Amino acid sequence: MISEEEMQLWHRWKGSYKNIFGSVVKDMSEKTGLSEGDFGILDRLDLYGKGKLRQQELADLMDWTKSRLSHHLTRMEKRGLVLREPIETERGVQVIITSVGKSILDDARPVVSLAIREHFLNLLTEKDIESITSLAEKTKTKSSST
Amino acid sequence: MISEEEMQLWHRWKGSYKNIFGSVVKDMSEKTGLSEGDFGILDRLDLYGKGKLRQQELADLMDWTKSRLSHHLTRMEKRGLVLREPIETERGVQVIITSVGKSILDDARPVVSLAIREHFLNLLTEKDIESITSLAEKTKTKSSST
DNA sequence: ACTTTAAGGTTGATGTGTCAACCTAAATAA
DNA sequence: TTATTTAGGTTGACACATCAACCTTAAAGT
Repeated sequence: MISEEEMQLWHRWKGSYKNIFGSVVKDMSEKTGLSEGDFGILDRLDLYGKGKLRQQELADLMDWTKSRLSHHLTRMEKRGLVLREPIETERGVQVIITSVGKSILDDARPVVSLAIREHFLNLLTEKDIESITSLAEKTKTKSSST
Repeated sequence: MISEEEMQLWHRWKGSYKNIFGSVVKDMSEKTGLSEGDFGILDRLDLYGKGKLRQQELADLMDWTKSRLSHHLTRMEKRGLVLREPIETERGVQVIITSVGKSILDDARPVVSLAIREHFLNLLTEKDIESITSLAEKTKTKSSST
């Protein structure tokens, strides 16, 4: 069904992703204590909602299920990165970044940028960039994250 | 540190991976009941050891820690896909594929091949292939899996 | 021989993901 | 009005991943 070379290509593609992505996440997590999910959430709260977003909106931006987000927020709340409070005017919950969360986010941004440059951007040629762009076009649904 | 376009590229790259890889894994898991790890383990037992491998060898082939493998094998053993027995001649444990495991693996192979072709190979141009190959070269350590 | 180191595995805790079941209140239908 | 549906969230169970601690036994040093 599939040749040796084709299977190799598949494995190489997966390998590259794991190496690159793993390096970026490792840098971030070691230097800031944030996981990919943590960063993605804090980033969106800051950028899209100047510090606060309704939970379901956040779930949409992250392309996460409400369940996944709920579990994750529970853990983040426990660490003091965000807090949740009910919305009075309508149903739903506001997710709010704490000052601690905001300050950690600010520290994390340059770390993440640097990691992406080092482990990803620096490896790419112009052709690679075109290839990535065209592939993304073909697989488009409406994804997201980090 | 990083421009908008660069960040976009990063997100697109991650998005493509998640879509493609997710589709392949979903097809496999829905049609065969195997996770990526399950398949990788059964595949290696079958190909590299004609049905049996020492646990540490398997861990090396998978590029997994012994802990990760130990936990995973415990679950697979519970499902009757593999079994473990101590090696008499030396220290260590033999991991052996069961007949059930072997038969599921045989059913899974074409499913996996088809999924890789549909969701991955069919999307690629010649340039994409070159790009993937060259990127893999640059990130090479000694990875693996599925 | 005796001590130390390292190989091969297991285990428990915790973080992360997914799925299905559930709850409450708002919106819609009757 | 009363019943039904649905939006918004939570929860519990379980699979998966990582980390650190631990155990046992073979190998190496002394």
